[in-house]
Amino acid sequence: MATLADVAREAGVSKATASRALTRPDMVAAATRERVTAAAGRLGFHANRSARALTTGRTGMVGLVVPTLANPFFAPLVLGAQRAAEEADAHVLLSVSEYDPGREAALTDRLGEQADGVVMVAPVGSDAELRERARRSPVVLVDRRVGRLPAVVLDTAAGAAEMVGHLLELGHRRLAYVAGPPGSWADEGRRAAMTERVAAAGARLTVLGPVTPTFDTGIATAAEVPHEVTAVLAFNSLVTLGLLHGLRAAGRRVPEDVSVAAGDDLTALGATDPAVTALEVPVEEAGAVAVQRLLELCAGAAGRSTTLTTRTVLRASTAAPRRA
Amino acid sequence: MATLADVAREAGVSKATASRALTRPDMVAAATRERVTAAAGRLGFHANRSARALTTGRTGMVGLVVPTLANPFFAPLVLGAQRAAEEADAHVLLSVSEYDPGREAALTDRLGEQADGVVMVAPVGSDAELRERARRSPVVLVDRRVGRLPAVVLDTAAGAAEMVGHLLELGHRRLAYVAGPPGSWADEGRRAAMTERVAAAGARLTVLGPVTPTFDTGIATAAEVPHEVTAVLAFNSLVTLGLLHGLRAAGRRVPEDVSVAAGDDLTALGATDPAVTALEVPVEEAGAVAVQRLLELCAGAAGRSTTLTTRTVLRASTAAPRRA
DNA sequence: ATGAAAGCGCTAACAA
DNA sequence: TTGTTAGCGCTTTCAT
Repeated sequence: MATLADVAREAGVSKATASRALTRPDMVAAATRERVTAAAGRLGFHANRSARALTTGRTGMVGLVVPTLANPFFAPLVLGAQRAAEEADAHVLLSVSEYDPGREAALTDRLGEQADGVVMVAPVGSDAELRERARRSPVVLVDRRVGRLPAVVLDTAAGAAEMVGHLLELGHRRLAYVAGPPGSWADEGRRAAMTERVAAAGARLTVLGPVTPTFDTGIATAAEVPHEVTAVLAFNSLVTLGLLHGLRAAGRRVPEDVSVAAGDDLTALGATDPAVTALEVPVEEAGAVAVQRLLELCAGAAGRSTTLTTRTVLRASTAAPRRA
Repeated sequence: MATLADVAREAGVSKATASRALTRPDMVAAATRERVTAAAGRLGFHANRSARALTTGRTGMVGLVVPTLANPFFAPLVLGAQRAAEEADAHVLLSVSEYDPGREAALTDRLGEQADGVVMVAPVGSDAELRERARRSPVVLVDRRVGRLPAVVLDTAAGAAEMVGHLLELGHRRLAYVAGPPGSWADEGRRAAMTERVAAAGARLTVLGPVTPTFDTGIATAAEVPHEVTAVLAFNSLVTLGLLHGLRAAGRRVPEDVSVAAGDDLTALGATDPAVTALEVPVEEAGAVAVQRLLELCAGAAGRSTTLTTRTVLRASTAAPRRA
């Protein structure tokens, strides 16, 4: 491994100059810069991250704590985070908390030691816990808001309300919502927004669940959809898929007997039969933005939050209810 | 942040002794060790990883390159890797290559610089590429074998053959296999093993695909299952789910008209209706073992490979064919 | 069994 | 603009 000293020698300058030429090009004469860059190239030089970290106090690594990877929400999230990190020449340190607040705390601390900061997707831990973490190292929350901590939020509450609006416009009066994970911050927001919207329209919303949003709970929940309900919105695409399966098994046609819509678009919902109306949620962007915010935060910027909006994608699974 | 010097002072010993007490307890008198440990505890001391890495040349980080996270195979894989790393007080640096050999190469190099070694799940890159990577830094391959490079392999070929054996015993003579990702090493192995087994029994195997194994391609492929076929095995649980959906939509009952089995058990297949017979694949273990092997490799051990076996789980989706 | 001292590769004052 | 020098926090000879 070539070291900075090698590069400096090869270029006929001091280590300091070589360092500057490589990390702060504008502090060095153009000619020198060129000689150094050339030398570095020739030697295949890559600065030793550990050494740099030791002097600067910055590791160039961002921690990412997610509750699970078994939920399709996290694939694009992690991808976005990694891309943003790559862009900034940083690396992603991943930990899976398995929805265990204790593990989450421990892992975050472990990561915090090693990373410049951590992006947390913490749907279950307590506010106090999160505040405490944020005091120890820079933290950016995803899909959750805790006081004034910097967060990247997917406004699925507004999206869900918009979706409900669409269903109401179609003429539905009896709606159902298959609620998401018990205790989920995102779920509560959606529920509140939908309830309000439905009430304002003088219609009725039945809340089913909450259930852990998986394919099988979707199937199971299908049996609980009241017969007078003509439109169902489900927490995410997984439950929705199950719901579709279950509804059909019970002999209820979609959308003739009941309209179905999904709270996210994470499992190709455009290819099912019928194609499912869904909320398009910019999850990859959320991951990317979270990392960018975190990096800004580490660079001394003030923490700021971002709200990302969703888009309603209408497909064949929603239609006007049959006249009673 | 408390430093080693602080601990040493607090314990009334030299930095060297403090270091030894913490990292090589047996090189130090029991009493001293205790005083140091106590002092470290009191001060909440955690060795600075960068400093340690600088002196030892080991970062305590393992790279993990996966092609995607959108496939349920990778959730347990990553989880296992992370757990094993945690166990060894190491961290996981994750990169997603998106099935792009170029990106895979670039990311691996980037990781290799920073990590002590990398675990690669590289279903698509060329053998030569992988050999080249392995020369630059310790590498452990997952679910792929390249020459004598250390690898952790899931023996799904044997598993698939066993599954076929089960179907043959039930009396099926016309089988179909929905093949996995084009160019997949694992898929080719399974195909060969199954073909051999079927031929030996004098039965026939139709290969459908290969297709990218998703829910929708499963649905689409259902239409291509020949009518005389009485048993279908699909590459993974995702396609299988789609297949089930598609078969039913086409009016073919499972298992009465056609038996269905899955090449893995990564999406709760026990809760569908009917519950699906599947190969149980120890993916989490594969991730864990890969990291352990890598760490051993970094510690100077010889590279060795491991084969993990699968288990056939019989459920309601497979039955004897109806008499023609 | 312990301590003193050197040094890993880099950056950052401070001088020139 | 460039060079000199002094560490960052740790491990590790080499003495003792």
